[in-house]
Amino acid sequence: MTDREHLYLRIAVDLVVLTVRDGELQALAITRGNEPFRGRPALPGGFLRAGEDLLDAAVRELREETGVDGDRLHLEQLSVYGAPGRDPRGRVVSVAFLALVPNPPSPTAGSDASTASWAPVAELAGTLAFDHDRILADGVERARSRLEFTTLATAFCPAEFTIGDLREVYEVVWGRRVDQRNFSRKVLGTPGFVEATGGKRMPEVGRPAALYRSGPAAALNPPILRSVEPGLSGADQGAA
Amino acid sequence: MTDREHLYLRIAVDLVVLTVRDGELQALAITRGNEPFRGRPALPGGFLRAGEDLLDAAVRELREETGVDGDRLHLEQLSVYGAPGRDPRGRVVSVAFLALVPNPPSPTAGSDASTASWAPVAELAGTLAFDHDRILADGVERARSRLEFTTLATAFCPAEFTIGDLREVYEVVWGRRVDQRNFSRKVLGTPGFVEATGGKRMPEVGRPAALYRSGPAAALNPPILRSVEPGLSGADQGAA
DNA sequence: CGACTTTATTGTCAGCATGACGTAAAGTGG
DNA sequence: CCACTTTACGTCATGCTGACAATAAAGTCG
Repeated sequence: MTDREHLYLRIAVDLVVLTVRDGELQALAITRGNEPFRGRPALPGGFLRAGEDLLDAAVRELREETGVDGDRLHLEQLSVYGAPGRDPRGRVVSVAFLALVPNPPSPTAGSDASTASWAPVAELAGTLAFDHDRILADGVERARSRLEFTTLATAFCPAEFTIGDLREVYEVVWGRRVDQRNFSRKVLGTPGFVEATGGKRMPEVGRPAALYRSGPAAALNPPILRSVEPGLSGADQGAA
Repeated sequence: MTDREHLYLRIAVDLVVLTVRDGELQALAITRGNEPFRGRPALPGGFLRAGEDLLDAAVRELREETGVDGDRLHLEQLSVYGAPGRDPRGRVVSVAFLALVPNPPSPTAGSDASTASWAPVAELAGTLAFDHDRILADGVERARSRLEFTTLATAFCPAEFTIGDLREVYEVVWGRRVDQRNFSRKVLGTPGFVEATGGKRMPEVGRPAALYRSGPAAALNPPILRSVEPGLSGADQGAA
């Protein structure tokens, strides 16, 4: 166990940034300008710098490469990907983060050329460079799971939203239809999930909806489960 | 964004190895022989090697430093810890793994001197080197959560076990009392959780208990929830 | 103004799962 | 045979869920 065996390598931070746009679940992707995978879409990300914590690096990349800023967003660590051959340029271990951001935080507003743009997850799946397809899939599954057990659906919404907006988030992220009436009962019956602002929002047509803001509760007990398909909850990396 | 900014560093793999022994939740710990933190307990672990995948490194460390071998054990990625000052010797990013192993897989049976030994989690908490207290706490919370939503409690049991054994796992890991009768109903009512072997085990005193082995089911739907205290489920690393 | 459309909100009801608790069965030791 | 211990099975009220009905509050169109 000499020091010679120890491997020095770079740490990448990759981001799965999700939002709900146009009734679809969309993710941020860049188009690669360099080899390898030139011209292919990839997740935004970059390398960890000296003296920088992982979460700080994720926040920095999010701002630099995507223009998304720190307010009203959820950012959590997703998983680590370190298979020896995952980057043709050499050994890189990547720490993936999952970010959930409100509807149009910035249509594509960044600064430099290599700016990320939104694309539906369904279109991106299967096209990404490196092992980013896997990372994206893991991020989406994590987001779906988060909606079951936490109040994080509000992270997809602007500061004020209606129950209908929140329900749309669930429907889009889960890809399942959700009953409005049962959904209202669950959300309003969970203390601290949402708080009424008192305001109303007039839709193009139909009865105005009451406005709410995000409440202090973080966990969702009892949870809101997607009825069918248990789904193994995806997070496993088991070894017999 | 020149290559100069990129940080080259070492990747450590640290292990939270949990088991149920003597009616307590216990974890494997080594005693550090070198500075820093000489003489203090720490989680077993080591550095990633060239050409080695993260999970392989975890399996290797588990075998090398603890004598625990690959069969009948659950191993999953826990989280990554990369704060700049977490290791006084220099920048080290640590990937933590959670291992759940059956009762006495090897009392302390390893090979070399720096062998790990079992200690109750309650005693270890607050005494570990580096940021290993935090890692251990995260691992314990993950294990508690796994018992709610998956069939992984069987990973703590030998090949054949009784419902009472399984219930003890829940009680010890959760630190809560679990009703035997409702627990039996839940376990036996979940298809694929356990399979009857047909055998019975004679206790010192009392009615013999039927023996079961682990079934094919992985997810637990509906889950077995620890009644009180939602508990935020601990996995969050949120940034506002 | 009144019929119609659209969406939001409140309500009903059977079925399932849960938590609390009671009781019988299968052994051992006196 | 009887106390004792532990497993195994049963009962029951309560609460949550999913399916679906009905009402309320707007705007639109004739």
